Amino acid sequence: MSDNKTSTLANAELGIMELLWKENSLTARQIREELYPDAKTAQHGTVQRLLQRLEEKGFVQRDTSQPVLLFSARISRLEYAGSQMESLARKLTEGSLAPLITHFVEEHKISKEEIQRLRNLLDELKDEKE
Amino acid sequence: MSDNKTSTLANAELGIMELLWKENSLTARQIREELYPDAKTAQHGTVQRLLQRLEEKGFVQRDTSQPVLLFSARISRLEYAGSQMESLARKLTEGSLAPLITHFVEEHKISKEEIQRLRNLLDELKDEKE
DNA sequence: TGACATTTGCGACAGGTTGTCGTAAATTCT
DNA sequence: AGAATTTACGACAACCTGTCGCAAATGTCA
Repeated sequence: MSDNKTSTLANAELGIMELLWKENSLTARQIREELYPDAKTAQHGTVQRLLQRLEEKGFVQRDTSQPVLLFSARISRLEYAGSQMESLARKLTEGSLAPLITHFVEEHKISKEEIQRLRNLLDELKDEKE
Repeated sequence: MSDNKTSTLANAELGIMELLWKENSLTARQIREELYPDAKTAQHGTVQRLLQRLEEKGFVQRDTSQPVLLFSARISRLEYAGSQMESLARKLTEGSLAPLITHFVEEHKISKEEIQRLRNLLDELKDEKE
């Protein structure tokens, strides 16, 4: 049983993860400057707290080898997106994605281009698995 | 601008929606008996409250033409699943589904059968749109 | 080395949501 | 009418989130 418990990221948390996904690794200060440019006073603590909780939840890890801690994402954006989608599918469509995609297509939420992209992708996979 | 605000269903709420999705329409009592078979005492209020909030959020509607209110889902399971997935895609992959699906496939979370199903689906759509 | 600055860790809180009850008022049934 | 059922809703406890503030640890440098 692996750590199946990928919980959900709240807004501020996601904001931090977005940065981490973009920059690979950052110090708390860099994150603060990015997220709260109008650098009032506090906010340092806010970021610190957020980072701490993110670490507890397993989304972030710290590199203590540097004088100042370096934070980085422990799970990629896609892994996260995938896990969220998986839990969605499991909860609502018995784990199958097809119904979801069908619905999307029927609602014209997927463009022609995207459909083409998906077909190509699926074609590749078919070959690959044979 | 339609009512784009499909929020998220919490556990107990989802439980009720599941019933409504299955049974089409139910009275509060039927729901209570289904959800809390060990019919202690209260719980009536619980279901009532849940139903009320579900209605406020637009997930449920009531038919007042009967002596006892009949509740039914206002949004289908697929519509809900779709809207959740859409918000997920919008938030994490700039609205595109392909990355999500790619990831799933690469992680072998999608079976051969499912891939075949998706390909068929996409093939149909391609023709349809031409 | 001693003083100052930065960084870290964490307790506390306000605001929001969720599931639960209880109860009063309305309605229905007999 | 009287009893039972149903509806509406206030109140709570538990939990999550984002925010501060502050004390302790650590780093910097004159």
